[in-house]
Amino acid sequence: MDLFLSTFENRIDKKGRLSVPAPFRAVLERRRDPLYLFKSLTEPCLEGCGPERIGQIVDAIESMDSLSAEVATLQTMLSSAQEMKLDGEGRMMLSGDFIDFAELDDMALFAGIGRSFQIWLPARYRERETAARSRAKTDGLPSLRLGGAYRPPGDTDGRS
Amino acid sequence: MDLFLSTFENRIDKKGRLSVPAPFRAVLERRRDPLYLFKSLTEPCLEGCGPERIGQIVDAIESMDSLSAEVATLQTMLSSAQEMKLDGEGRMMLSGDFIDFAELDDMALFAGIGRSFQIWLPARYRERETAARSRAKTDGLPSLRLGGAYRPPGDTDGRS
DNA sequence: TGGGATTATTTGGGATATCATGGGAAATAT
DNA sequence: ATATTTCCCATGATATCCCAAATAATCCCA
Repeated sequence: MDLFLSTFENRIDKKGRLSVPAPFRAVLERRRDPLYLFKSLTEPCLEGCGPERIGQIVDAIESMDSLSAEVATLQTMLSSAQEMKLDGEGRMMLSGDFIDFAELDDMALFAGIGRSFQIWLPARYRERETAARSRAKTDGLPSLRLGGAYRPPGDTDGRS
Repeated sequence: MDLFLSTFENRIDKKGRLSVPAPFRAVLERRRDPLYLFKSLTEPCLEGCGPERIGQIVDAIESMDSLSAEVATLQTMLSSAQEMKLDGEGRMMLSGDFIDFAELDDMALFAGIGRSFQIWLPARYRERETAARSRAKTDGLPSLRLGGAYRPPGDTDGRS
């Protein structure tokens, strides 16, 4: 299973082009997947993923009550989604809408988070990162308490 | 899996013509499908789709009790539907009925939602989008547990 | 282990193609 | 005959393609 990991910072040139980091392109190319970007529902950043995630949203909408608020939310995700075509050098063109939404100027930070990645204004991402780290120090590590995470048998990690 | 995604804002010229966004035309042309428009049952917008969706509605009606209220509702959709012919440049002419229904004036916003798209008065669409985004922030994202493991991008759940 | 050489990747810019839009003229309908 | 629709071509804006330069990462041998 190959994942989007690590962070990369690339320049947005004056034509609005932005290189997708080569390791991220490699993940997509291995699967022959096109890249989709959409506006995050909860944060001022863009989300990148492959088609399977888009397909899940489409399927979910069709199985839900079309009058529900949840469907409207999912439709908002799809309506902001674009299939990004990359040029020969692996760059995509960011629409003005995307740039405005994430408040990007001349640099973009890619943050790999597993099955998807995010694109942030670098300064904003770092703010968020330090905030998350200090929260972790004072509040502990909430993520490790969530269910489903694999731990080797017998690894109680000091917690009950 | 080609889908209607993203949003486009096009002008309705003084002859009443409106360009269908090239990516949407491409989806239909790949399938050699004509375009159908009909009035939304639930919102002040127009719905656009290919013939298979119209066929689904017809099939649904035939499988239901022909005296039920639902059937009457679905028949309303069909009776408002028009097959749109496009000119050489990919434009369609909206009937006065359609323009009145969606309260359009000189701009139309196309919002792709997967297997269909909608046409809105831009200002009205944005209101609705804003509402959906603030709902997502307060209420959280819809939890899609369809076919298992979907998690919204960004929700790493503490796992990498 | 160091450092120059080689390759991969990102960035830049000019040429070309695509697309939305506008308007005139021909065709069709009322 | 008059209004409306359809067809055709023009234009400007913008995206795409293609090639080249600059930067960064990797390799290889001393």
